[in-house]
Amino acid sequence: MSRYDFKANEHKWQTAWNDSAAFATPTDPQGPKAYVLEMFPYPSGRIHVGHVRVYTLGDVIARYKRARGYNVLHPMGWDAFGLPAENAAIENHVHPAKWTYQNISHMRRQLQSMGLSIDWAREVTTCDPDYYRHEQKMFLDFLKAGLAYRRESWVNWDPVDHTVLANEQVIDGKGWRSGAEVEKRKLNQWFLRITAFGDELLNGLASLPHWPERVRIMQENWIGRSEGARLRFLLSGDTSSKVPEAFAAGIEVFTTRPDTLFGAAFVAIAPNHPLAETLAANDPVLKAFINQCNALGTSEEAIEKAEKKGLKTGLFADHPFIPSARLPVYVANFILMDYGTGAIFGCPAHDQRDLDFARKYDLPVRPVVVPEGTDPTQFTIEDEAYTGPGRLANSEFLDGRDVNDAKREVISRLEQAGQGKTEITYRLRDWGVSRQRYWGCPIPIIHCPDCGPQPVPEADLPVRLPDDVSFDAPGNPLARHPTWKHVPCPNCGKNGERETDTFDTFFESSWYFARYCAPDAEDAFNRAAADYWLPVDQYVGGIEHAVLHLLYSRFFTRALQACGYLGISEPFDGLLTQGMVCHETYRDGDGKWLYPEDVRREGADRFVKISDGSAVSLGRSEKMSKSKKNVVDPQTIIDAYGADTVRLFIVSDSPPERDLDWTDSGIDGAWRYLGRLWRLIEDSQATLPAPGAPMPAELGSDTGAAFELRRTVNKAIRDITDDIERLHFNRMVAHLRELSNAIADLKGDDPATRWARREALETLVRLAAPTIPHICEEMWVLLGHDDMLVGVPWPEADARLVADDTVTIAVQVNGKLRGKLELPLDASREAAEAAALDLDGVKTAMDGKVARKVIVVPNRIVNVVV
RNA sequence: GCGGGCGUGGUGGAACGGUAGACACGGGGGACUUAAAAUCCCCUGGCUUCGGCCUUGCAGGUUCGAUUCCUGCCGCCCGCACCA
Repeated sequence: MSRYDFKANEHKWQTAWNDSAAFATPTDPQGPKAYVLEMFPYPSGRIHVGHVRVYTLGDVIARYKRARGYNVLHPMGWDAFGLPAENAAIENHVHPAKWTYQNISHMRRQLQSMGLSIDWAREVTTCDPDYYRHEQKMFLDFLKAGLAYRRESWVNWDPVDHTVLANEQVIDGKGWRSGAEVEKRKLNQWFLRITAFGDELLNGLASLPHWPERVRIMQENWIGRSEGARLRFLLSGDTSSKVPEAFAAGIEVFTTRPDTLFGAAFVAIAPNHPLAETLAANDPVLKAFINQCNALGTSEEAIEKAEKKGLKTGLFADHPFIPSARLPVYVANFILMDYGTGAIFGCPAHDQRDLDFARKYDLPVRPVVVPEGTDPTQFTIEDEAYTGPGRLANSEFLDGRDVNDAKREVISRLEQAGQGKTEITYRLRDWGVSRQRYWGCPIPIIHCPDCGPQPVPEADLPVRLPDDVSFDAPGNPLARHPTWKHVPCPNCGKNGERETDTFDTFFESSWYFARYCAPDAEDAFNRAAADYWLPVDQYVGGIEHAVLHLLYSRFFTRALQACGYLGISEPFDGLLTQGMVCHETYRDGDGKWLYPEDVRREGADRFVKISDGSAVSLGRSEKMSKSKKNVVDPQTIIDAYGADTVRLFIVSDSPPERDLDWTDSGIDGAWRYLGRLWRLIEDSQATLPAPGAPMPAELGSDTGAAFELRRTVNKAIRDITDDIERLHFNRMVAHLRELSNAIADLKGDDPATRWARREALETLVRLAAPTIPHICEEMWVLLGHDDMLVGVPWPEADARLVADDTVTIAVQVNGKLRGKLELPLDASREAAEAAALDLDGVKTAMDGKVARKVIVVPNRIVNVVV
C-alpha cells in the first residue's frame, strides 16, 4: 500500500496535459461550443484565495463541458494596467512594466500549479501594445460614431491617487481604491456615451435569465430610468436687466409628478446651474453660497446631516396654468446639476424634501392629491408629505382625476402650450474614461491650438507609452515627459500636444473576452471566431463588479456592435457571482489582530498565541483582508496538501454564490477524502476484471448487492450531472461521497461483485475528474487504462437502472408521519391506500375513527385524514 | 429612506408544496497500537414517564400536507441614496 504522492502526481499530470495540448481550443470548430470564462486577474503579485475559488469553479465547469463533448474555450489573461504598478514604481523604484511582467510570470506558475484546464496559448496581457492598440482604434471609431466625446464637467477627483474616478468607482463618497474622500473638480474629460444605450441596457437585462436576479436588479437601479415630463417656467416680468438673453426662454425643470403642478410653491435650481453661475457673477452673497454648496462632501454622513438650504435669486417664475401665480426662484443645495435638468419645481405637499424646504422658508403647502374617499377640504399636510395614490383636488381642470390620468392630461396641455413634453431621465451618467495616470492605455488624441483635439491617424497607432519615465514627483509622468507629448498636429502640421491622460483600466476589461476568440488576429477580432464563440456561455466572477465591469462590458459590446466589430449585443449569457472567502479573526490581549499561523487551537474553542501561549480571542468570520490579518496564502496550502485538496475543499463546503468559510478542518477533510479514494482503488485493484471485460450475465437480472450498486452508480451519474448543470457544486461533492461510501460498503468477491465494483470505481473517477483531476488521472491508470482521463467522455446514466422497482412511500395521518410502505413502482392508488390503512402505526393513530379522506400521491405519500 | 437577499442541529450546509437535517466538519465511544498519529467501526437535533412529544427566527394565513407559497413582525447581510 502506498500513500498517495500528490507532489509527484500533480506535476506529472500537469506536464502530461501540457505536452499533449489537452486543453487546446479546437481550430475551425463545428458543433456545440462552451465558452467558459472567469474574470481575469489583476497581476498584483500572488494569487489569493478568491482567485483559487473563482478559477476552481470555472475549471470544474470547463472540464465537465469538455467531457460532455463540447468545443471548449477556456482562456486566461491579465488585466495588467492599473495603479498598484505605479505605486510599486514610486515605492520601490521598479518600472511598472517590469513589476507587472514579473508578477504575471509568478502568478502564471501559481495558476498552473492549480491544474487548470486553460488554453495558455490564448493568453492576453492588456498592457501589451499589441493588445491596447486595438482599443485605441475602437476609441477613434467610437468618436466617429458619436459614442465618445470630450467636455468640461464636474468630476470625482481622488486626491490620493491624483486621478479622476467614474461614478461607479466612488463608493460612499470615497475612492474605490484609495478610500480617500472624493472632491469635485471641473476638468476637460473624455466620455463614452453609455447613456445612448440606457434603454437597451435596461431592456437587455430581461434577455439574461441565467444571471443572478440581484445583479440584474442592481444594474436596473443603477440605470435608474424614470418617466416624467420636462417643462419650462417663464421668468416673470421684465428680467432683461438681471438675466442674459440666453435665459429669456425660462427655466427647464424635470419632474416625475407633473400631476402635482398646481401644488407648486417654488422653483429651485442647482448651485452649478448656468443661471445660478451667471447671477453669481454680480452677486457676492450668491457666489459665497454656491461655494459653500460645492464644498459639501458627497458622503452618506455629509448628505444626511446637511440641512436643506436655499437662497432667493430675486427672480420669479410664472405658473404655466395659473396666470396670477408667481413662484420664487431659489438656488438650493439639494438640487443636483447632473440629474434631470438641474432644476425642479417644488411641490411641498407631495415631496418630503420640498416640504422640509417649504417649512424652513415659510412657503405655502397646498395638497393637490388626496387619498381615495377623503374629503379634500379635510385633508391637510403636517410633517409628512403625501406621496401615495389618490385623486386630484385644488387643480382646476385636473380635479377628480386619478394621478396617472392627471399626469397624461398635464403633459398633453403643456405640449399644446409648447411648454413641455414627456421625458425619460436616467440616473446613469456617461462614462468618464480619462485618467491622469501613466500605467494605462494612452488616449490617441493630439491637441492642436488651432484645430482642437485631433484623432491620431490610424496608421500611427499604436500610441505607445514611453518607457523612460520618472516617478519622483507627484502627478502624471506622461505630462512631465520631456519629449513624448510634443508632436505635430495631424491636421495642420503645427506644434501640437498629445493627450497625456490614459484610459480608465475598465476600458481593457470591457472587450478582452472577445479578443480571446482569436488572440493573434491582426484586427481586434476575427469575426468568424467571435461569431462562433460569443457570447460567453458561463462567466464567473465576483459580485463587486455587478455595476462596474459587467455594465461597462455590456455597453462596450453594444458599442462594438454599432461600429461593426461584433454581431452580438450581450457578452455574457450565463453569470455566476461567487461569494467571498472568509476566515475567523483573532486578536491578542491588546486587541491586535493576529495571523492564523500565529495562533494555535487548544480544545474546542480555546486559542492561544504560539509565541508566548497567551490567550487569543476569537472574532467572527470575515472576508479575508490584510488589515484583519485573517488571510491564508493558498500557495502554502497547495504546497502542503496539493491542488486537488484545495480544489475539493473550495467547492464542497458552501454553494458557490454564498460566502465560504476557510477552515483548516475543511482542508483536512478534503485531504482525508482523497486518501480514502486512493485506498478504495488500491484495495480492490488486484481483484478487478480487466478494463472492458464483458458484464457477467447474472448481473443483468440480479437483485443482489452488486446489482444495487449498479443502480446507485447510475443514480449518481444522473444526480452529479444535474448538480453541475445547476452549478450546485457542494451537492455534487456530497453525491460523490455517497457513491464512494456505497462502493466501500459493497462486500463480496464473486465475479459479479468484482465487475460491479470496477464499473462503480471507473464511474466515480470520471465523475470526480472535473473537481480533482490529478488524482483521478492516476486512479484511471491504476484501473488499468492507458489513455488519459481528460479525453474520456462523461458517463451516461442508464435510464432502466435509474428507475427503482419499488418505492418507499411515507404514510401520514393528518399530516403526521405514522409509517412507511415499500410498494412496487407505480402501484395503484387503491393498492397504496389499502396498504396504508393496514399499517399498525396508522391504525393506532386513527384510533378507530373512519378516514374522511385519503390523499394518495403515487410513489410518494399517502395522507389519511380523519 | 428605497431596493434586494438571508434566518434549518454545536458548525458548513441538504431537501420538484410530500419521510426535515443528505453529505461533511466537530464531539463522544470502541478497535488496531507499548503509545501516539493515521486508519477502521458505532453513536451524535432537543425532551421523554421509552408510549411518544417537540423542532426549519417569531405570529398568523392558504393547504389533506408548508423549511418551501402569502401577510405582518424581529434579527442579520448586501446594493443604492438629497435622483425631483
